[in-house]
Amino acid sequence: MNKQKNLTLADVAQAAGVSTATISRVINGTPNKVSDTTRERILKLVAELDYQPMQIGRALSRMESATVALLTPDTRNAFYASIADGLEQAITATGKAMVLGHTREDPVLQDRHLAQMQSHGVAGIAMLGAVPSPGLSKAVARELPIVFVNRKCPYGAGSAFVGIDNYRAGGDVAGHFLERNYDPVAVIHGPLNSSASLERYEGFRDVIESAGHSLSERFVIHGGLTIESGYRATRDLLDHDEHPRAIFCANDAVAYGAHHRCGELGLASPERIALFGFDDNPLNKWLAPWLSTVAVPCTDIGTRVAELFLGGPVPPRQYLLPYELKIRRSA
Amino acid sequence: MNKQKNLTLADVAQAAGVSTATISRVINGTPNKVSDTTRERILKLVAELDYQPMQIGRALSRMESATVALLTPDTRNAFYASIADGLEQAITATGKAMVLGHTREDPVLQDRHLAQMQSHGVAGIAMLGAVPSPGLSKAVARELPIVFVNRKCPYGAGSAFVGIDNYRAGGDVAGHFLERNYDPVAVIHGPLNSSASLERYEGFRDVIESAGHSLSERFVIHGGLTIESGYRATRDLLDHDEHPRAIFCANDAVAYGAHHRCGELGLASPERIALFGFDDNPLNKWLAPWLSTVAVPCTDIGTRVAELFLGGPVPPRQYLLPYELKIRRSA
DNA sequence: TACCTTAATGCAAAGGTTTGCATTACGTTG
DNA sequence: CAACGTAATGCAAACCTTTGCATTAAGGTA
Repeated sequence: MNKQKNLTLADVAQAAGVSTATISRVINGTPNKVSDTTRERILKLVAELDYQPMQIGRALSRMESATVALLTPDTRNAFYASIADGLEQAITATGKAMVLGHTREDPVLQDRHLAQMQSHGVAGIAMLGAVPSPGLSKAVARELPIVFVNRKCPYGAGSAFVGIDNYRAGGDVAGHFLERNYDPVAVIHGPLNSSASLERYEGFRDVIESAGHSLSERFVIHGGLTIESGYRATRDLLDHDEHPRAIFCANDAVAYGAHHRCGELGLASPERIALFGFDDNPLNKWLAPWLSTVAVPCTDIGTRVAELFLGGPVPPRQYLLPYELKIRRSA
Repeated sequence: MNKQKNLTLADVAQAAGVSTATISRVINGTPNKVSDTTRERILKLVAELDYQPMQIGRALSRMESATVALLTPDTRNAFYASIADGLEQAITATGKAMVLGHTREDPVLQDRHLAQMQSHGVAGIAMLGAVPSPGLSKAVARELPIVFVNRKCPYGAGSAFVGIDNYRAGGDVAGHFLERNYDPVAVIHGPLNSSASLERYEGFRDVIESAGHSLSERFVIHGGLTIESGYRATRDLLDHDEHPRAIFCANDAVAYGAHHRCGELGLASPERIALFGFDDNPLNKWLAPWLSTVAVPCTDIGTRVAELFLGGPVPPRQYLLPYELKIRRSA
């Protein structure tokens, strides 16, 4: 990367008059292997010379680079960006670096990234919003250190997961709707191959129905997770005489689109149609104060994921973190 | 990273009955070094075995890993996220991976990241929103392949830069204000050690003043780049009898904060106070249709930066990309 | 046929760090 | 004093790929 060669272990060893092995052991803090006097002397020298071990050599030796990969649909979505932010912070704190790849929800691209991350020898892969793909299936079978974030692994429950209890959260939103006597209610759910979307919907539906209400088929709309698709879904939903009194949206972005359409129809929410989103975009407070939503603890999720990569093999557990219903205005 | 060792060059060589050198040359497409028949045979074998060269070994050999670093204040800011997105796309297209580090505008953290990226042997470093720091100064002096994005290098003009002509853009906003006869006008500018903020302000001021208007000191407010600081700045700005008819904000986030404060005072923009932002957050269309702004070509910026890292040494040029004034509503 | 040229391939070193094993030095015990 | 144990250090191989140089083979020319 630069002309003037970097300082190497051998240089330091020569300067200290010891072997590279000793320097290496000091750098890595290998216990019971080097005398206190030598250790101190070398540490001082290392500081003086400002020596930094080259991760490149270290990686080859350990067959693992000091990096963790985050694969995510994209980070222009504020929710994904927040999780990326939390994860980056946690990873940096451990002295590792974060490699970021955007899958754009495309199985082919996801597989390309997966293969590349493996050849880069990353210490772990965080799959945020994974889509089913052959490469992912293979990676899971090989028991690579993968942690699924927000969306569970599409290939069996044997993989680690960090996120929230989407089923319960969906139910909680339904409970809130019932409490306020919103009736009828509608739901715009996301892609059902995403566990997050599916479970939210199921939880919502089950609570609504177990309360004796029914969720009319016309009020269950399938959509994507973008503003545009939220707009389109709402256009379809409201293209009838009977309107729902409240809509549970797949995420905040969808709710923005829904709000826009409601505005066009003069059904200004929340007075006419209450909207409930998911994720809690930090901009909501300022730009969408009319939107209630489910706040997901993004930073905590990042921290937890980073922890999992630290301590040896990743346990195939599911870590469900607490979420919070944010009720804004009169939603 | 995984128990079952990955396929290695030697394995493929053995399977093909040739030396590792030949395989390497085929993989890398070294011209005039291997016969067409062998090349084809090996390519087929490689495909069959699904061999992927281990980047880890490759990096040591080349003393450079197939990665490019992006250092940015953070990616929860939609503008930074957009540039990161564009850069990631361009880098991925070249077969490299992107390493992401958040500096949080903190010189210490920035230096830590810079040192780490160097030891990781990244092929290039994109500094998005750089802050002055000792390590950065050193890195620039060592002529590492650094490209400054959006904010110019704080240490002389000898470094590559990709962004827009902020001075001219600021002037254009002023021109727009003059055209609409907004008077008086105010500006909430960002940190002046950021070339982006400074030049925008200077361009704005110069056009206003050269038109014979004056920019009263009370209408020039210094602030940060967050919503909160935009809110605070606007609170100060409007804490007088005389109000500006329009405010040029450091970026869209600041404008959101300003809008919020205007709303609290019943000075709903743009009828009473017109707001102009910068960056063009993609959410604006849906959530802030009252906000005019300067659209920065984020994707193009990312592409250009990636190009620079591809072709050998980075030329110390400044690449100014076209921007666009987005006039929304009656701003 | 002997020599030369060119094309194709192989050999082996290099790149920086880690680590199992060997070695040294020193102090202790019998 | 010899035998031994322990703590500290060094040696060298290993990790995987790339590449300069050497080697071989093949084809052509005198």
